[in-house]
Amino acid sequence: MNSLDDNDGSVTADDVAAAAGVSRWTVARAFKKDASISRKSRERVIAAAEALGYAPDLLASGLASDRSGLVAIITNDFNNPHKLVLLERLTRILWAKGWATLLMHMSDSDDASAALLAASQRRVDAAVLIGTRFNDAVLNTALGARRVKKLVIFARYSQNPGTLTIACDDVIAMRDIADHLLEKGYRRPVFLAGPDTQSAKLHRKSTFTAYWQERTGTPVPTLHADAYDSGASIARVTRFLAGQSPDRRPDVMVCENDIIAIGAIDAMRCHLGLRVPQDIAVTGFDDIPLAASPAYLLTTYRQPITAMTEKLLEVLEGKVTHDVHLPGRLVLRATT
Amino acid sequence: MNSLDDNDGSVTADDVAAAAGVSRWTVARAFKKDASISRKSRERVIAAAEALGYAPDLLASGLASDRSGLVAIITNDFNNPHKLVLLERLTRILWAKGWATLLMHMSDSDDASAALLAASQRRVDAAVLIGTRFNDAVLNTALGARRVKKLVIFARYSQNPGTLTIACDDVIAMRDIADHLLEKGYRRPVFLAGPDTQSAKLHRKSTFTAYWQERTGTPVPTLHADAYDSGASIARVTRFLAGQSPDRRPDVMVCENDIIAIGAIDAMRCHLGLRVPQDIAVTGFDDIPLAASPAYLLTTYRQPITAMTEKLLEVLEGKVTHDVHLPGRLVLRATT
DNA sequence: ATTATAGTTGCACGCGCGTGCAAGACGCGG
DNA sequence: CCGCGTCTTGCACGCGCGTGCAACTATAAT
Repeated sequence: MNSLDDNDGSVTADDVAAAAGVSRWTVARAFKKDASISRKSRERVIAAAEALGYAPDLLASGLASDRSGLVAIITNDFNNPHKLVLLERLTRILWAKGWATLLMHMSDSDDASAALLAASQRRVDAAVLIGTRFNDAVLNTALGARRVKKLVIFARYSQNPGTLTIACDDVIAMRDIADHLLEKGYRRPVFLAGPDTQSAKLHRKSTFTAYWQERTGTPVPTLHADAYDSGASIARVTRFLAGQSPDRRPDVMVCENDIIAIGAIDAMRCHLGLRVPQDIAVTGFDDIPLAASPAYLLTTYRQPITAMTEKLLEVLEGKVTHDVHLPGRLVLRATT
Repeated sequence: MNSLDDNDGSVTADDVAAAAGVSRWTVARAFKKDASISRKSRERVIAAAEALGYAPDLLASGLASDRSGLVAIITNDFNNPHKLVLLERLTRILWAKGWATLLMHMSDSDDASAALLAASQRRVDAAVLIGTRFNDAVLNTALGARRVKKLVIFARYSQNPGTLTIACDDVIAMRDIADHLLEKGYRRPVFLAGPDTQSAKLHRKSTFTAYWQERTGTPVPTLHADAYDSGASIARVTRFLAGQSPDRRPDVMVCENDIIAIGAIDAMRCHLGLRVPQDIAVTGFDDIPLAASPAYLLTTYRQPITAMTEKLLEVLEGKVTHDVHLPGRLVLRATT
């Protein structure tokens, strides 16, 4: 094995420069999009780089330029399949634009600070929070000591100053759902939400109940599951409906998201012997893959994840510096 | 705001050194576990670091030491909820030991090379492949040009040389499943696997069919879904069972993983009017959360993900350099 | 041919920290 | 008091690349 072959990944710009007969900086320019470099040298550099198998070291590049090209994705909710959809979209679209994603788990017990600190130690250009249960108050203290350049709350509401929100427009969404239910003739909804213990605003709940009251003059009872997973939802719904006489029963259960809606349906069918939608209708939110399965055919609301991710790109590039709320789409299936 | 307050994340070891009245290298030693440093200086440094809000820059550290502390997790399968379980476990356990995880999407069309190249540009210490559908042949060429220090195939079989496999022991697993089915009196199984188009070895399928033939003397018919998702599974199972007379019907469908098993159940119940397990039993693999829901109660096989992840840690630390196969556990529920 | 202009190239310095070595400080027995 | 071993500390150099500026070359206009 001669010395030209054993490029064990340690081919630097200097090597390419030597091979192409130019300086190291010309090599860098050849890889930069609109740098001032002649076509001839660029071609020569590219050819040499290809021959040597050179690829810029993004770690060194990040250190020198103070732009790591890294985005931390922080979540505390791995129970919801919707997170998988978010992760897929985020990593794929960000990667296509040259961003790498650092996936971080933020445990419930300790606050977001630990995750944000770890992210800052990697010099991330931005941190994206896609958890559902982080506490706004705690987040504030984390922000106080923050070193992360940009902090984006993704697919969730937050009025936190110093934070950017990119989310589906819950107001439009919940109105669409309410309008649909009213049109279908439903009159006694119950809203099933996630945990009530955090300071996190339960935006969908308040929006729906306010709008329903505005249109019908009647208030909407609400339930809270202990967690954002189907098990907690099953338990709560079973407890709520068990022994309730059919005439006092709600005619539709509006759920804060799909995984909770799925749990509600499971409770109704498997534990209470109720039919969906004949006995009770159900709506969800997110449009996770399971919602489309023939076993559920859940009427739900699809968030515009791709559009949201593209907005995130603009935030990363500094083109957008304000909150973004995008409309989604009501997906009608068989549970209403 | 005085100059002590505006430490906008740019507190370096030099600042701490000045504040503590020592040299920068003593600061570094204070943060290193068993470095030769006196208790007194360490305490002084730690105090100064805390006061200034100092945290080592892992990017610079990685550049200097050639150990980035980064692990790339590469997958091409975001349709299977099991991936979410894997991601949760991997990120959480690796992070607890100081490793950060880079999540990368490896599209089906282009090979693994692009992802591995991107990973190497970030100087990852290892790349972990948790996809289900990557092509072994293509992987070989990617390995040829590789710069990634370690490549681990996680939760999947691969005989690729130069690669380390950490997986559940499929041989034990499929035998356990077969033994269980035989004991329950099932005699006409069908094996439902994922796509057959790649060169990837369908290890569970061959192991099950071989063992079943060995024990009963009868071969096992096999089916292949077009993809590892429930939609493809539903389509394949519906096509297979439609119009089949009850006496020629298999009495149990053994599935390569849970998401395919769920699809099979959906097809049987929703499209064919069959009952599970009365008309056909079903087994899965992975024990995804959905398998435990009352709507399915799927008998399945749980991979020892935590133990596998801990083995991965040992691989990262260089303690383990050979393939690892760990036994899982059969989880009996209501579909058999 | 001369000068202005744009286009192109090279370079010193720095990003923050690790490594290996050499120098200094300290304690102990002789 | 000296000499020795051990513990502790400081430092030169490098990791690979970006930035801003200065120098240089080619092209066009005078």
